[in-house]
Amino acid sequence: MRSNPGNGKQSSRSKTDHGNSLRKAFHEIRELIVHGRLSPGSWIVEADLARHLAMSRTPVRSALHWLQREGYVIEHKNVRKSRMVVAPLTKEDAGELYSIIGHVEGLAGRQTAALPKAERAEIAGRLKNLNNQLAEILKTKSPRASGIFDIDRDFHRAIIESGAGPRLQALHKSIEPQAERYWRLYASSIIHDLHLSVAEHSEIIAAILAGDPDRVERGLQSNWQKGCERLAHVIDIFGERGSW
Amino acid sequence: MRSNPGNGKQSSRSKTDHGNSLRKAFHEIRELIVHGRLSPGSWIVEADLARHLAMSRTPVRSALHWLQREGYVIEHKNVRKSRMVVAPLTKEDAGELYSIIGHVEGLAGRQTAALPKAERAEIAGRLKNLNNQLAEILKTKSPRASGIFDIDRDFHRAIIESGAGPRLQALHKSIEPQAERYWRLYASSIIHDLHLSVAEHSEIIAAILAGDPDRVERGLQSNWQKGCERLAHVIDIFGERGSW
DNA sequence: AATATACAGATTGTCTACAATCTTGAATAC
DNA sequence: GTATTCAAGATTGTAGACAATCTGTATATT
Repeated sequence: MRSNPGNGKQSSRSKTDHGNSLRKAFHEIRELIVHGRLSPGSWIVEADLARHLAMSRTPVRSALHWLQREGYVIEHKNVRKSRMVVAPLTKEDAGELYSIIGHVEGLAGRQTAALPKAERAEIAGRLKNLNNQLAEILKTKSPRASGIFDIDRDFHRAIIESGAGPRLQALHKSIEPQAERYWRLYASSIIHDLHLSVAEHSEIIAAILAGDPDRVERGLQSNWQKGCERLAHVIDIFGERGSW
Repeated sequence: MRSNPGNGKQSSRSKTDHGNSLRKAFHEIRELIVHGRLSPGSWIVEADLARHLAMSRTPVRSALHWLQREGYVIEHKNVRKSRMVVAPLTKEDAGELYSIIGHVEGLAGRQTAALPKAERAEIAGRLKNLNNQLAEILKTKSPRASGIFDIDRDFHRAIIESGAGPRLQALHKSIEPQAERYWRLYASSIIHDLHLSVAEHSEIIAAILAGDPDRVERGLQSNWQKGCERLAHVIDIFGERGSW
Protein backbone atom coordinates (compact mmCIF):
# COMPACT_ATOMS: atom_id res chain seq x y z
CA MET A 1 0.00 0.00 0.00
CA ARG A 2 1.17 3.47 -0.72
CA SER A 3 2.69 4.95 2.39
CA ASN A 4 -0.30 6.14 4.30
CA PRO A 5 -0.39 9.90 4.56
CA GLY A 6 -1.17 9.05 8.11
CA ASN A 7 -1.30 12.07 10.36
CA GLY A 8 -4.90 12.36 11.37
CA LYS A 9 -5.34 15.66 9.62
CA GLN A 10 -9.03 15.46 8.93
CA SER A 11 -9.29 19.22 8.81
CA SER A 12 -11.50 19.89 5.84
CA ARG A 13 -8.81 22.06 4.27
CA SER A 14 -5.17 21.20 4.14
CA LYS A 15 -2.58 23.86 3.60
CA THR A 16 -3.54 24.44 0.00
CA ASP A 17 -7.23 23.88 -0.29
CA HIS A 18 -6.96 21.77 -3.34
CA GLY A 19 -10.58 21.68 -4.24
CA ASN A 20 -12.95 24.26 -5.50
CA SER A 21 -11.76 27.50 -4.04
CA LEU A 22 -12.36 29.19 -7.34
CA ARG A 23 -15.96 28.05 -7.56
CA LYS A 24 -16.51 29.02 -4.00
CA ALA A 25 -14.97 32.44 -4.52
CA PHE A 26 -17.04 33.03 -7.63
CA HIS A 27 -20.33 32.13 -6.00
CA GLU A 28 -19.63 33.88 -2.74
CA ILE A 29 -18.50 37.11 -4.31
CA ARG A 30 -21.47 37.00 -6.64
CA GLU A 31 -23.73 36.55 -3.66
CA LEU A 32 -22.10 39.51 -1.98
CA ILE A 33 -22.78 41.63 -5.02
CA VAL A 34 -26.26 40.37 -5.77
CA HIS A 35 -27.34 40.84 -2.19
CA GLY A 36 -25.85 44.28 -2.05
CA ARG A 37 -23.26 43.56 0.60
CA LEU A 38 -20.77 44.98 -1.85
CA SER A 39 -22.22 48.34 -2.73
CA PRO A 40 -22.65 49.20 -6.38
CA GLY A 41 -19.85 51.46 -7.50
CA SER A 42 -17.49 50.60 -4.67
CA TRP A 43 -13.94 49.55 -5.26
CA ILE A 44 -12.85 46.00 -4.91
CA VAL A 45 -9.53 45.10 -3.35
CA GLU A 46 -8.43 41.59 -4.09
CA ALA A 47 -6.50 41.16 -0.89
CA ASP A 48 -9.48 42.19 1.24
CA LEU A 49 -11.74 39.67 -0.43
CA ALA A 50 -9.09 37.00 -0.12
CA ARG A 51 -8.88 37.62 3.61
CA HIS A 52 -12.65 37.62 3.94
CA LEU A 53 -12.92 34.29 2.14
CA ALA A 54 -9.90 32.80 3.87
CA MET A 55 -8.01 31.94 0.72
CA SER A 56 -5.21 33.34 -1.36
CA ARG A 57 -5.54 36.03 -3.97
CA THR A 58 -5.16 33.61 -6.86
CA PRO A 59 -8.67 32.11 -6.91
CA VAL A 60 -10.21 35.43 -5.91
CA ARG A 61 -8.54 37.07 -8.83
CA SER A 62 -9.81 34.47 -11.28
CA ALA A 63 -13.28 34.74 -9.85
CA LEU A 64 -13.22 38.49 -10.34
CA HIS A 65 -12.32 37.97 -13.95
CA TRP A 66 -15.32 35.73 -14.42
CA LEU A 67 -17.52 38.25 -12.75
CA GLN A 68 -16.11 40.95 -14.93
CA ARG A 69 -16.82 39.05 -18.08
CA GLU A 70 -20.39 38.55 -16.93
CA GLY A 71 -20.92 42.15 -16.02
CA TYR A 72 -21.03 42.07 -12.23
CA VAL A 73 -17.87 44.10 -11.95
CA ILE A 74 -16.36 46.49 -14.41
CA GLU A 75 -12.86 47.75 -14.70
CA HIS A 76 -11.64 51.28 -14.52
CA LYS A 77 -8.98 51.27 -17.14
CA ASN A 78 -5.91 53.26 -16.40
CA VAL A 79 -2.90 52.99 -18.57
CA ARG A 80 -1.96 49.49 -17.57
CA LYS A 81 -3.56 48.56 -14.30
CA SER A 82 -7.23 48.00 -13.94
CA ARG A 83 -9.17 48.54 -10.79
CA MET A 84 -12.27 46.49 -10.34
CA VAL A 85 -15.47 48.24 -9.40
CA VAL A 86 -18.81 46.71 -8.48
CA ALA A 87 -21.06 47.42 -11.44
CA PRO A 88 -23.39 50.31 -10.66
CA LEU A 89 -27.14 50.07 -10.95
CA THR A 90 -28.57 52.46 -13.47
CA LYS A 91 -31.91 52.75 -15.17
CA GLU A 92 -30.29 52.54 -18.54
CA ASP A 93 -28.40 49.38 -17.70
CA ALA A 94 -31.53 47.84 -16.25
CA GLY A 95 -33.38 48.59 -19.44
CA GLU A 96 -30.81 46.87 -21.59
CA LEU A 97 -30.46 43.97 -19.21
CA TYR A 98 -34.16 43.30 -19.02
CA SER A 99 -34.50 43.60 -22.76
CA ILE A 100 -31.80 41.01 -23.29
CA ILE A 101 -33.12 38.55 -20.77
CA GLY A 102 -36.62 38.99 -22.15
CA HIS A 103 -35.41 38.02 -25.58
CA VAL A 104 -33.31 35.16 -24.30
CA GLU A 105 -36.21 33.70 -22.40
CA GLY A 106 -38.51 34.40 -25.32
CA LEU A 107 -36.27 32.33 -27.54
CA ALA A 108 -36.26 29.51 -25.02
CA GLY A 109 -40.00 29.74 -24.47
CA ARG A 110 -40.51 29.51 -28.20
CA GLN A 111 -38.83 26.15 -28.17
CA THR A 112 -40.75 25.08 -25.10
CA ALA A 113 -43.94 25.85 -26.95
CA ALA A 114 -42.83 23.58 -29.76
CA LEU A 115 -42.56 20.55 -27.49
CA PRO A 116 -44.98 17.62 -27.69
CA LYS A 117 -48.28 18.25 -25.99
CA ALA A 118 -47.67 15.86 -23.11
CA GLU A 119 -44.45 17.55 -22.09
CA ARG A 120 -46.01 20.97 -22.38
CA ALA A 121 -48.81 19.92 -20.07
CA GLU A 122 -46.32 18.61 -17.55
CA ILE A 123 -44.37 21.84 -17.59
CA ALA A 124 -47.48 23.96 -17.42
CA GLY A 125 -48.50 22.03 -14.35
CA ARG A 126 -45.28 22.84 -12.59
CA LEU A 127 -45.48 26.46 -13.64
CA LYS A 128 -49.04 26.71 -12.42
CA ASN A 129 -47.97 25.33 -9.11
CA LEU A 130 -45.22 27.91 -8.75
CA ASN A 131 -47.48 30.72 -9.82
CA ASN A 132 -50.05 29.65 -7.26
CA GLN A 133 -47.41 29.84 -4.58
CA LEU A 134 -46.81 33.42 -5.62
CA ALA A 135 -50.51 34.12 -5.44
CA GLU A 136 -50.59 32.59 -1.97
CA ILE A 137 -47.81 34.84 -0.75
CA LEU A 138 -49.75 37.73 -2.17
CA LYS A 139 -52.58 37.00 0.23
CA THR A 140 -50.49 37.07 3.36
CA LYS A 141 -50.29 40.35 5.17
CA SER A 142 -46.55 40.83 5.23
CA PRO A 143 -44.97 39.02 2.35
CA ARG A 144 -41.32 38.23 2.85
CA ALA A 145 -39.35 39.19 -0.19
CA SER A 146 -36.88 36.33 0.00
CA GLY A 147 -39.44 33.68 -0.90
CA ILE A 148 -40.78 35.66 -3.80
CA PHE A 149 -37.42 35.90 -5.47
CA ASP A 150 -36.84 32.20 -5.29
CA ILE A 151 -40.22 31.22 -6.61
CA ASP A 152 -40.20 33.68 -9.47
CA ARG A 153 -36.73 32.60 -10.35
CA ASP A 154 -37.80 28.98 -10.36
CA PHE A 155 -40.70 29.86 -12.61
CA HIS A 156 -38.49 31.34 -15.28
CA ARG A 157 -35.82 28.74 -14.80
CA ALA A 158 -38.31 25.97 -15.44
CA ILE A 159 -39.11 27.42 -18.84
CA ILE A 160 -35.46 27.77 -19.73
CA GLU A 161 -34.52 24.30 -18.64
CA SER A 162 -37.26 22.71 -20.64
CA GLY A 163 -36.75 24.62 -23.86
CA ALA A 164 -33.20 25.86 -24.15
CA GLY A 165 -30.11 24.05 -25.35
CA PRO A 166 -26.90 24.05 -23.37
CA ARG A 167 -25.60 27.28 -24.86
CA LEU A 168 -28.77 29.24 -24.27
CA GLN A 169 -29.03 27.83 -20.77
CA ALA A 170 -25.49 28.91 -19.97
CA LEU A 171 -26.26 32.35 -21.32
CA HIS A 172 -29.35 32.60 -19.21
CA LYS A 173 -27.57 31.43 -16.13
CA SER A 174 -25.04 34.16 -16.52
CA ILE A 175 -27.59 36.92 -17.09
CA GLU A 176 -30.35 35.99 -14.68
CA PRO A 177 -28.49 36.73 -11.44
CA GLN A 178 -27.93 40.25 -12.66
CA ALA A 179 -31.61 40.82 -13.07
CA GLU A 180 -32.05 39.33 -9.65
CA ARG A 181 -29.59 41.89 -8.35
CA TYR A 182 -31.84 44.70 -9.45
CA TRP A 183 -34.85 43.06 -7.85
CA ARG A 184 -33.20 42.51 -4.57
CA LEU A 185 -31.81 45.98 -4.29
CA TYR A 186 -35.09 47.59 -5.27
CA ALA A 187 -37.24 44.98 -3.65
CA SER A 188 -40.17 47.23 -2.92
CA SER A 189 -41.35 47.30 -6.51
CA ILE A 190 -41.64 43.57 -6.82
CA ILE A 191 -43.68 43.09 -3.72
CA HIS A 192 -46.04 45.88 -4.50
CA ASP A 193 -46.77 44.86 -8.06
CA LEU A 194 -46.65 41.14 -7.55
CA HIS A 195 -50.23 40.62 -8.64
CA LEU A 196 -49.42 42.02 -12.07
CA SER A 197 -46.59 39.58 -12.51
CA VAL A 198 -48.81 36.70 -11.44
CA ALA A 199 -51.31 37.62 -14.09
CA GLU A 200 -48.61 37.82 -16.75
CA HIS A 201 -47.36 34.41 -15.69
CA SER A 202 -50.81 32.96 -16.15
CA GLU A 203 -50.89 34.20 -19.70
CA ILE A 204 -47.52 32.59 -20.36
CA ILE A 205 -48.75 29.28 -18.98
CA ALA A 206 -51.81 29.41 -21.15
CA ALA A 207 -49.69 30.13 -24.18
CA ILE A 208 -47.49 27.13 -23.46
CA LEU A 209 -50.54 24.91 -23.10
CA ALA A 210 -51.78 26.23 -26.43
CA GLY A 211 -48.41 25.41 -27.99
CA ASP A 212 -48.17 28.83 -29.59
CA PRO A 213 -44.50 29.89 -29.85
CA ASP A 214 -45.22 33.49 -30.82
CA ARG A 215 -47.58 33.94 -27.96
CA VAL A 216 -45.14 32.44 -25.45
CA GLU A 217 -42.36 34.65 -26.70
CA ARG A 218 -44.56 37.73 -26.55
CA GLY A 219 -45.68 36.81 -23.08
CA LEU A 220 -42.19 36.41 -21.73
CA GLN A 221 -40.87 39.53 -23.38
CA SER A 222 -43.83 41.45 -22.10
CA ASN A 223 -43.33 40.11 -18.59
CA TRP A 224 -39.78 41.40 -18.54
CA GLN A 225 -40.64 44.59 -20.32
CA LYS A 226 -43.29 45.46 -17.79
CA GLY A 227 -41.09 44.36 -14.94
CA CYS A 228 -38.51 46.75 -16.28
CA GLU A 229 -41.01 49.59 -16.32
CA ARG A 230 -42.01 48.88 -12.76
CA LEU A 231 -38.37 48.79 -11.80
CA ALA A 232 -37.62 52.02 -13.64
CA HIS A 233 -40.31 53.70 -11.64
CA VAL A 234 -38.73 52.63 -8.39
CA ILE A 235 -35.30 53.69 -9.59
CA ASP A 236 -36.75 57.08 -10.39
CA ILE A 237 -37.97 57.37 -6.85
CA PHE A 238 -35.03 55.97 -4.95
CA GLY A 239 -32.29 56.98 -7.32
CA GLU A 240 -29.58 55.02 -9.01
CA ARG A 241 -26.89 53.42 -6.97
CA GLY A 242 -23.20 53.42 -7.46
CA SER A 243 -23.08 55.85 -10.35
CA TRP A 244 -22.12 59.36 -9.47
CA MET B 1 16.03 60.54 -4.38
CA ARG B 2 15.00 56.93 -4.34
CA SER B 3 17.92 54.83 -5.36
CA ASN B 4 17.67 54.81 -9.09
CA PRO B 5 16.84 51.39 -10.47
CA GLY B 6 19.51 52.36 -12.89
CA ASN B 7 20.45 49.46 -15.13
CA GLY B 8 19.43 50.44 -18.64
CA LYS B 9 16.79 47.80 -18.88
CA GLN B 10 14.99 48.82 -22.02
CA SER B 11 14.00 45.28 -22.81
CA SER B 12 10.30 45.39 -23.60
CA ARG B 13 9.60 42.76 -20.97
CA SER B 14 11.28 42.68 -17.65
CA LYS B 15 11.36 39.59 -15.53
CA THR B 16 7.70 39.74 -14.75
CA ASP B 17 5.97 41.17 -17.78
CA HIS B 18 3.88 43.59 -15.90
CA GLY B 19 1.59 44.53 -18.71
CA ASN B 20 -1.24 42.73 -20.35
CA SER B 21 -0.18 39.15 -20.52
CA LEU B 22 -3.68 38.06 -19.69
CA ARG B 23 -5.24 39.99 -22.56
CA LYS B 24 -2.59 38.69 -24.85
CA ALA B 25 -3.10 35.13 -23.71
CA PHE B 26 -6.86 35.40 -24.10
CA HIS B 27 -6.72 36.78 -27.62
CA GLU B 28 -3.93 34.52 -28.80
CA ILE B 29 -5.50 31.35 -27.50
CA ARG B 30 -8.83 32.38 -28.95
CA GLU B 31 -7.15 32.94 -32.28
CA LEU B 32 -5.59 29.50 -32.06
CA ILE B 33 -9.00 27.99 -31.47
CA VAL B 34 -10.93 30.07 -33.98
CA HIS B 35 -8.40 29.39 -36.68
CA GLY B 36 -8.36 25.70 -35.91
CA ARG B 37 -4.75 25.51 -34.84
CA LEU B 38 -6.06 23.90 -31.70
CA SER B 39 -8.19 21.06 -32.95
CA PRO B 40 -11.75 20.81 -31.70
CA GLY B 41 -11.97 18.18 -29.01
CA SER B 42 -8.29 18.12 -28.21
CA TRP B 43 -6.99 18.46 -24.70
CA ILE B 44 -5.41 21.60 -23.45
CA VAL B 45 -2.39 21.55 -21.19
CA GLU B 46 -1.78 24.81 -19.42
CA ALA B 47 1.96 24.40 -19.25
CA ASP B 48 2.25 23.76 -22.98
CA LEU B 49 0.33 26.89 -23.82
CA ALA B 50 2.36 28.88 -21.33
CA ARG B 51 5.54 27.74 -23.02
CA HIS B 52 4.15 28.53 -26.44
CA LEU B 53 3.19 32.05 -25.39
CA ALA B 54 6.38 32.60 -23.39
CA MET B 55 4.64 33.42 -20.15
CA SER B 56 3.79 31.70 -16.92
CA ARG B 57 0.78 29.51 -16.27
CA THR B 58 -1.07 32.12 -14.27
CA PRO B 59 -2.31 34.37 -17.08
CA VAL B 60 -2.84 31.37 -19.33
CA ARG B 61 -4.98 29.81 -16.70
CA SER B 62 -7.11 32.90 -16.28
CA ALA B 63 -7.48 33.21 -20.03
CA LEU B 64 -8.68 29.62 -20.22
CA HIS B 65 -11.32 30.39 -17.62
CA TRP B 66 -12.56 33.29 -19.71
CA LEU B 67 -12.64 31.10 -22.76
CA GLN B 68 -14.49 28.45 -20.84
CA ARG B 69 -17.17 30.85 -19.72
CA GLU B 70 -17.61 31.99 -23.28
CA GLY B 71 -17.84 28.51 -24.68
CA TYR B 72 -14.59 28.13 -26.57
CA VAL B 73 -13.37 25.45 -24.23
CA ILE B 74 -15.35 23.11 -22.05
CA GLU B 75 -14.29 21.19 -19.03
CA HIS B 76 -14.31 17.47 -18.56
CA LYS B 77 -15.42 17.23 -15.00
CA ASN B 78 -13.85 14.56 -12.94
CA VAL B 79 -14.39 14.50 -9.26
CA ARG B 80 -12.35 17.56 -8.44
CA LYS B 81 -10.00 18.41 -11.24
CA SER B 82 -11.20 19.71 -14.54
CA ARG B 83 -9.40 19.17 -17.76
CA MET B 84 -10.02 21.69 -20.45
CA VAL B 85 -10.79 20.57 -23.96
CA VAL B 86 -11.32 22.65 -27.06
CA ALA B 87 -15.05 22.85 -27.68
CA PRO B 88 -16.05 20.46 -30.46
CA LEU B 89 -17.92 21.55 -33.54
CA THR B 90 -21.29 19.88 -33.91
CA LYS B 91 -24.30 20.56 -36.03
CA GLU B 92 -26.46 20.85 -32.99
CA ASP B 93 -24.20 23.39 -31.34
CA ALA B 94 -23.99 25.38 -34.55
CA GLY B 95 -27.75 25.49 -34.73
CA GLU B 96 -28.08 26.87 -31.25
CA LEU B 97 -25.22 29.27 -31.69
CA TYR B 98 -26.55 30.72 -34.90
CA SER B 99 -30.00 30.99 -33.45
CA ILE B 100 -28.69 32.97 -30.51
CA ILE B 101 -26.56 35.30 -32.54
CA GLY B 102 -29.40 35.84 -34.97
CA HIS B 103 -31.62 36.97 -32.16
CA VAL B 104 -28.95 39.10 -30.55
CA GLU B 105 -28.26 40.89 -33.79
CA GLY B 106 -31.95 41.12 -34.48
CA LEU B 107 -32.43 42.92 -31.21
CA ALA B 108 -29.61 45.29 -32.03
CA GLY B 109 -30.84 45.84 -35.56
CA ARG B 110 -34.24 46.67 -34.22
CA GLN B 111 -32.72 49.54 -32.30
CA THR B 112 -30.68 50.58 -35.29
CA ALA B 113 -33.87 50.80 -37.29
CA ALA B 114 -35.31 53.13 -34.69
CA LEU B 115 -32.53 55.69 -35.13
CA PRO B 116 -33.11 59.07 -36.76
CA LYS B 117 -33.24 58.99 -40.51
CA ALA B 118 -29.92 60.75 -41.04
CA GLU B 119 -28.00 58.26 -38.96
CA ARG B 120 -29.72 55.35 -40.62
CA ALA B 121 -28.72 56.68 -44.03
CA GLU B 122 -25.13 57.04 -42.90
CA ILE B 123 -25.05 53.50 -41.61
CA ALA B 124 -26.74 52.12 -44.66
CA GLY B 125 -24.09 53.78 -46.77
CA ARG B 126 -21.33 52.05 -44.91
CA LEU B 127 -23.14 48.74 -45.08
CA LYS B 128 -23.74 49.12 -48.79
CA ASN B 129 -20.06 49.78 -49.28
CA LEU B 130 -19.11 46.62 -47.40
CA ASN B 131 -21.67 44.56 -49.23
CA ASN B 132 -20.36 45.82 -52.56
CA GLN B 133 -16.92 44.67 -51.55
CA LEU B 134 -18.36 41.23 -51.01
CA ALA B 135 -20.02 41.36 -54.40
CA GLU B 136 -16.69 42.36 -55.93
CA ILE B 137 -14.91 39.43 -54.41
CA LEU B 138 -17.64 37.24 -55.78
CA LYS B 139 -16.67 38.24 -59.30
CA THR B 140 -13.03 37.28 -59.00
CA LYS B 141 -12.10 33.83 -60.11
CA SER B 142 -10.49 32.54 -56.94
CA PRO B 143 -11.89 34.36 -53.95
CA ARG B 144 -9.66 34.23 -50.96
CA ALA B 145 -11.62 33.25 -47.90
CA SER B 146 -9.73 35.45 -45.47
CA GLY B 147 -11.02 38.70 -46.88
CA ILE B 148 -14.59 37.48 -46.93
CA PHE B 149 -14.60 36.72 -43.24
CA ASP B 150 -13.34 40.14 -42.34
CA ILE B 151 -15.78 42.03 -44.52
CA ASP B 152 -18.80 40.04 -43.47
CA ARG B 153 -17.79 40.41 -39.86
CA ASP B 154 -17.45 44.16 -40.31
CA PHE B 155 -20.90 44.27 -41.87
CA HIS B 156 -22.56 42.72 -38.87
CA ARG B 157 -20.38 44.57 -36.44
CA ALA B 158 -21.43 47.89 -37.93
CA ILE B 159 -25.05 47.12 -37.18
CA ILE B 160 -24.28 46.10 -33.63
CA GLU B 161 -22.13 49.07 -32.87
CA SER B 162 -24.73 51.50 -34.08
CA GLY B 163 -27.73 49.98 -32.35
CA ALA B 164 -26.70 48.01 -29.30
CA GLY B 165 -25.97 49.25 -25.80
CA PRO B 166 -22.82 48.27 -23.96
CA ARG B 167 -24.26 45.06 -22.54
CA LEU B 168 -25.58 43.80 -25.83
CA GLN B 169 -22.35 44.73 -27.55
CA ALA B 170 -20.34 42.81 -25.02
CA LEU B 171 -22.61 39.84 -25.48
CA HIS B 172 -22.21 40.00 -29.22
CA LYS B 173 -18.47 40.33 -28.99
CA SER B 174 -18.31 37.19 -26.95
CA ILE B 175 -20.53 35.16 -29.27
CA GLU B 176 -19.48 36.34 -32.70
CA PRO B 177 -16.02 34.79 -32.74
CA GLN B 178 -17.61 31.44 -32.12
CA ALA B 179 -19.72 31.74 -35.21
CA GLU B 180 -16.61 32.82 -37.03
CA ARG B 181 -14.96 29.63 -35.87
CA TYR B 182 -17.53 27.56 -37.66
CA TRP B 183 -17.13 29.57 -40.81
CA ARG B 184 -13.41 29.34 -40.88
CA LEU B 185 -13.32 25.63 -40.27
CA TYR B 186 -16.00 24.92 -42.83
CA ALA B 187 -14.96 27.69 -45.16
CA SER B 188 -16.15 26.06 -48.34
CA SER B 189 -19.79 26.75 -47.66
CA ILE B 190 -19.38 30.46 -47.27
CA ILE B 191 -17.49 30.93 -50.47
CA HIS B 192 -19.83 28.88 -52.51
CA ASP B 193 -23.02 30.51 -51.31
CA LEU B 194 -21.70 33.99 -50.96
CA HIS B 195 -24.12 35.46 -53.49
CA LEU B 196 -27.04 34.38 -51.32
CA SER B 197 -25.61 36.17 -48.32
CA VAL B 198 -25.01 39.30 -50.37
CA ALA B 199 -28.65 39.34 -51.40
CA GLU B 200 -29.77 38.90 -47.81
CA HIS B 201 -27.55 41.77 -46.78
CA SER B 202 -29.15 44.00 -49.36
CA GLU B 203 -32.54 43.29 -47.91
CA ILE B 204 -31.26 44.21 -44.45
CA ILE B 205 -29.86 47.47 -45.73
CA ALA B 206 -33.14 48.32 -47.37
CA ALA B 207 -34.98 47.57 -44.15
CA ILE B 208 -32.70 49.89 -42.20
CA LEU B 209 -33.24 52.65 -44.73
CA ALA B 210 -36.97 52.10 -44.40
CA GLY B 211 -36.67 52.35 -40.63
CA ASP B 212 -38.70 49.21 -40.09
CA PRO B 213 -37.54 47.41 -36.90
CA ASP B 214 -39.50 44.25 -37.55
CA ARG B 215 -38.15 43.94 -41.04
CA VAL B 216 -34.57 44.50 -39.92
CA GLU B 217 -34.92 41.92 -37.19
CA ARG B 218 -36.45 39.42 -39.58
CA GLY B 219 -33.72 40.09 -42.12
CA LEU B 220 -30.92 39.52 -39.67
CA GLN B 221 -32.46 36.43 -38.14
CA SER B 222 -33.11 35.05 -41.57
CA ASN B 223 -29.54 35.77 -42.65
CA TRP B 224 -28.20 33.74 -39.76
CA GLN B 225 -30.84 31.09 -40.08
CA LYS B 226 -30.02 30.47 -43.71
CA GLY B 227 -26.32 30.67 -43.01
CA CYS B 228 -26.87 27.98 -40.46
CA GLU B 229 -28.65 25.79 -42.98
CA ARG B 230 -25.85 26.21 -45.47
CA LEU B 231 -23.38 25.38 -42.74
CA ALA B 232 -25.36 22.34 -41.63
CA HIS B 233 -25.20 21.03 -45.14
CA VAL B 234 -21.44 21.28 -45.18
CA ILE B 235 -21.19 19.66 -41.78
CA ASP B 236 -23.28 16.80 -43.09
CA ILE B 237 -20.80 16.33 -45.89
CA PHE B 238 -17.54 16.77 -44.05
CA GLY B 239 -18.60 15.50 -40.68
CA GLU B 240 -18.43 17.03 -37.25
CA ARG B 241 -15.10 17.72 -35.69
CA GLY B 242 -13.88 16.98 -32.23
CA SER B 243 -16.85 14.98 -31.07
CA TRP B 244 -16.43 11.26 -31.09
C1' DA C 1 0.29 80.89 -1.44
C1' DA C 2 0.39 77.98 -5.41
C1' DT C 3 2.59 74.63 -8.12
C1' DA C 4 5.76 71.02 -9.03
C1' DT C 5 8.48 67.12 -7.40
C1' DA C 6 9.68 63.22 -4.76
C1' DC C 7 8.65 59.77 -1.65
C1' DA C 8 5.84 56.23 0.80
C1' DG C 9 2.00 53.32 0.98
C1' DA C 10 -1.31 50.67 -1.35
C1' DT C 11 -2.63 47.67 -5.07
C1' DT C 12 -2.23 44.99 -9.07
C1' DG C 13 0.08 41.61 -12.46
C1' DT C 14 3.02 37.88 -12.81
C1' DC C 15 6.08 34.21 -11.52
C1' DT C 16 7.67 30.13 -9.05
C1' DA C 17 7.06 26.48 -5.84
C1' DC C 18 4.48 23.03 -3.79
C1' DA C 19 0.66 19.96 -2.67
C1' DA C 20 -3.26 17.27 -4.24
C1' DT C 21 -5.10 14.70 -7.66
C1' DC C 22 -5.51 12.11 -11.86
C1' DT C 23 -3.69 9.04 -15.49
C1' DT C 24 -0.97 5.59 -17.25
C1' DG C 25 1.48 1.64 -17.38
C1' DA C 26 3.66 -2.22 -15.56
C1' DA C 27 4.09 -5.87 -12.34
C1' DT C 28 1.74 -9.32 -9.93
C1' DA C 29 -1.82 -12.65 -8.78
C1' DC C 30 -5.31 -15.66 -10.33
C1' DG D 1 -4.46 -14.60 -20.82
C1' DT D 2 -7.04 -11.50 -17.97
C1' DA D 3 -7.91 -8.71 -14.13
C1' DT D 4 -6.26 -6.13 -10.07
C1' DT D 5 -3.16 -3.34 -7.51
C1' DC D 6 0.34 -0.20 -6.94
C1' DA D 7 3.61 3.33 -8.14
C1' DA D 8 5.64 6.91 -11.02
C1' DG D 9 4.80 10.62 -13.98
C1' DA D 10 1.86 14.23 -15.58
C1' DT D 11 -1.27 17.92 -14.62
C1' DT D 12 -3.98 20.91 -12.06
C1' DG D 13 -5.16 24.16 -7.98
C1' DT D 14 -3.49 27.24 -4.63
C1' DA D 15 -0.22 29.87 -1.98
C1' DG D 16 3.15 33.20 -1.31
C1' DA D 17 6.65 36.34 -3.00
C1' DC D 18 8.25 39.83 -5.95
C1' DA D 19 8.15 43.56 -9.35
C1' DA D 20 5.67 47.30 -11.50
C1' DT D 21 2.52 50.75 -11.22
C1' DC D 22 -0.66 53.99 -9.25
C1' DT D 23 -2.22 57.43 -5.73
C1' DG D 24 -1.96 60.60 -2.35
C1' DT D 25 0.72 63.46 0.65
C1' DA D 26 4.44 66.04 2.27
C1' DT D 27 8.16 68.91 1.03
C1' DA D 28 10.66 72.16 -1.70
C1' DT D 29 10.76 75.86 -4.95
C1' DT D 30 9.18 79.99 -7.08
